[in-house]
Amino acid sequence: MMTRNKKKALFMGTPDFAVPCLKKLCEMERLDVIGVVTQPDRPRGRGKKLTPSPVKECAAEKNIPVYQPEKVRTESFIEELRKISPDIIVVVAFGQILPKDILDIPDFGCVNVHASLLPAYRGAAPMQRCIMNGELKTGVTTMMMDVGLDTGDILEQAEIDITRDMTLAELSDKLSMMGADLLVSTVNNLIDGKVTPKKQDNSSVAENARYSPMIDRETGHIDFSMSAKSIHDLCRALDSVPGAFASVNGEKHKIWKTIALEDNPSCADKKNGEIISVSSDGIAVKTGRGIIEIKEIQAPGKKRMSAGDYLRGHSMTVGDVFV
RNA sequence: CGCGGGAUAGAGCAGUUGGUAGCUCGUCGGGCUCAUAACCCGGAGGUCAUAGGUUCAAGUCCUAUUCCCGCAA
Repeated sequence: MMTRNKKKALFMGTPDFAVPCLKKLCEMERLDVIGVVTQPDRPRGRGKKLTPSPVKECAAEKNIPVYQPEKVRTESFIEELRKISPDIIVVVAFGQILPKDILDIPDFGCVNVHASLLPAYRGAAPMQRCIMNGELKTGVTTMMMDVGLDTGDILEQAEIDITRDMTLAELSDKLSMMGADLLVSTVNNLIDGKVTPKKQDNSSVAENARYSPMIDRETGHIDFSMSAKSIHDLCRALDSVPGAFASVNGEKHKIWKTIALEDNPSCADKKNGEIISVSSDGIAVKTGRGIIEIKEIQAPGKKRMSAGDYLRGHSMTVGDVFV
């Protein structure tokens, strides 16, 4: 039988980022994706409607059984996994830590796709933190999972340049595609015994680049004492969720697209966050170092729009201050 | 039924206690200029989201529906 040679794969993942990986796995002749584990449907969005994860929707289209345990680390769920007895488990942005009891189940182990060049940027928000820190290069890593947080042995990696104006959405799209391709390669090589796991070398990256903590709302609050470059990096790192923001005239505005400009000596007496010029080209704001020109902005309840469009209907004048 | 804002000209907005629908920009035509994204004059462009209702009269008040967005998760 054909199925005799097929390996049973179990996929664990949740957001959009993980979907290309799932799709690619399903296309692999030598694999049989026997199940998908994803986070339970959560009330989300406007109206708090119960919404399935993107991975669940994808699995449903392909008629793959879906498991949605509130916690994977319960005896009953682990027992269920043992019954399924996958040959390999693939984990991509799943959102729950796997205990050793699960890691030990498949013969080929648990493979994880992580959106950074490990050991740099372990943790929850590698892509956002990379952009925020102004990194020029990142990539995806496949690794054998262990009980640590993204500390497992590295299998394969692929690199990508982060261009100066690249946004999170763009980077995420690219990396999720790259990650899917890399995953296919890794799984093939793993089954064929052609890849050797390598220990992570912690000394190869600076200590402050090794961990990428979660992003919360307040992370996006722009501090205008930072440099224009840092603010620019923050804005593109949080595009399109949750967005970088600052308040002006008592209203919280999201700042989407910016350009960092050189310092202008003539505004040395201005405050950080003060608007120093307004034109259809953009809204220029003084920062701790340099000028940040806002090209795209969004008022509460409104859509994001260019500075020119915004100014046609909103008053904003030199001297107003962003906080 | 989580809270809230919104839908008016191509774009962004205003529209007072219901009484002929406005502003800025764009667009088109003309003028000025060495020239212009500048300036001047003129024009076109709206079934005011949809469906009902109240009224002599509804962008405006009432009800329902659709869509967009912010917060919160």
